[in-house]
Amino acid sequence: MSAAGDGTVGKALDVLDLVAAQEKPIRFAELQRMSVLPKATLYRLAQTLVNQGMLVHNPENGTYSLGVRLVRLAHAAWRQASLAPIARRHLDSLSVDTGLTVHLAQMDYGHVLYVDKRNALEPAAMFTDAGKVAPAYCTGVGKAMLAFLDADELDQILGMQSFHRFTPTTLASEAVLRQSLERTRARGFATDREEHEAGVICVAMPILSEEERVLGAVSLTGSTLRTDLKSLEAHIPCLRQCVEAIAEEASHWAFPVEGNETGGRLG
Amino acid sequence: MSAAGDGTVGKALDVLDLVAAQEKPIRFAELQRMSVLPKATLYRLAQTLVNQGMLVHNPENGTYSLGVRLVRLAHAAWRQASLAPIARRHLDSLSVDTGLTVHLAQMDYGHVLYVDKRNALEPAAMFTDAGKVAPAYCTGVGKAMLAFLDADELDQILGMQSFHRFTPTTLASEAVLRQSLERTRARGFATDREEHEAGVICVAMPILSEEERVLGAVSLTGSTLRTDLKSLEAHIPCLRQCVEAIAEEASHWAFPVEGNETGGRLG
DNA sequence: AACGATGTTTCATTATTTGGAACATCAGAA
DNA sequence: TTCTGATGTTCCAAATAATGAAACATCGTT
Repeated sequence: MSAAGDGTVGKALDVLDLVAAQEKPIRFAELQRMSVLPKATLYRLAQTLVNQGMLVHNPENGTYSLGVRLVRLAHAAWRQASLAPIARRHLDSLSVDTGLTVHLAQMDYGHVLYVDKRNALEPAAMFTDAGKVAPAYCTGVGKAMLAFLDADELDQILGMQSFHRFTPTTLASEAVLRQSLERTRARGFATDREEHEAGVICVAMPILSEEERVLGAVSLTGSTLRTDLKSLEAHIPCLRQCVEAIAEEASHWAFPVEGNETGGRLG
Repeated sequence: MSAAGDGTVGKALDVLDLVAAQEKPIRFAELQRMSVLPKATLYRLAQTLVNQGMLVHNPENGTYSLGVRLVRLAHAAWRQASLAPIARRHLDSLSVDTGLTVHLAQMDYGHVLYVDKRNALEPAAMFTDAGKVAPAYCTGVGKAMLAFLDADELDQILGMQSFHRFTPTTLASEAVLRQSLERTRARGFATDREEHEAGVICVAMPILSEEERVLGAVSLTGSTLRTDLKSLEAHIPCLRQCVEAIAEEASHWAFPVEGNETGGRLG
């Protein structure tokens, strides 16, 4: 996943990723099987990470899991490195006005990273979706962002896509996707016709800075059981208002110090 | 905060913490002023962290902020290292039944770490509270957990407390706090009488494993404008039911592999 | 043009990381 | 019990990677 490891720090973070990829706490022996690092090295790295609170070691059964220090760091990351704090109130009203589920996403090295969510029906838990990643090529928010990237940025990111066919309607090749992106750019919004998950459809619009840089995207999601694309598209004006409001606020936001104009910083 | 840095990795994570502590993206020069590391070392570490996606560098104004990779990692941490996924549905119903704001917290090196929340009134955003830390000695969840720790664990954690007086009712000394903890243990629940924030009161109960180990705590919070402690205490039976349900599920949870009995792993 | 402040690179020195291998610990089988 | 295989922990000389003072570059200001 991450590029060739720079030095010790890179290796340590690779170990962290390995543990993170696991469903359950993991034994040292298992870790060793998955890692290319020699036993002693891996052992010392894990020890260091435990010392630092990034990993937790359960002595009773000798397993490693991610440490709570990460949750703390992530809170800070979410606060200062995502659009979520800015978008907060706008997502609230969009969710209330439409009665639909709302997602806020940003681009993260070729993948879609969900940074916030409003669930109109059930009371929403907190981390359940923020932090999740999804492919860019088959999600509404992903396609909304792709459609408005520079040509070279797009090329780079398309090269990273797997084009796995999740459902019969998945756009499973670069050519087909590029066609779809053109339509998306022309219309100003993207759709997801059960392309990632059967029964789930959505419409999505990008959040664009004043200089037309892609900052993120917002989507309205529905189930095919309760709604259809036509009905979702009826909410496009609401959605447009929302993304424009976020963009506006993001432009004013950009750090007052030094009087610069930069809006979003994302991968 | 974190102990004497082990090696390069420790230093790198210290840099990460420095950036995380900042309200806004930070310049290199500022970073250097706050760090004891020599310029070149600090520079290279920051570079490495950027390479690794842990930091983001905005070239337009030369600022560093936390990277989105952290949000991804935190999602995994939340999933596998916190009680939140287990407690999810129980917090939902507690919130619905009582109509109150619900917090789920765990202990994190002497501090209270909030890992989930239900806000009965407004639609709840996601990271806004999960990941936040608060002192243990003046919060409901903190006192609920402290009251049920082993003597030596308690001693260790009390040594870390600042006993800063946030409000007139803050228990601002170890002696007074210890008295309060005894009452808490006797009653089985803790209260917060505006001890951390004026106008905010709560009742809280610990989540205890079968072996009586403290796994976390759940609280019901209210405003003095709308309610009082007596009314909150009326919900104690609901709260008790909730923490017992979580404890029960946590005990069944503990990793099926290897047939061990361990429940919670926390700092 | 000269200045001060911030950001970036260099390179010989030094300290840290490295990893093969020995050692330790434990559970189950004979 | 003793043996055996698997897992976890420690050692230490060799190799590598981190170090940091200082030089250099870049920019905005006077």
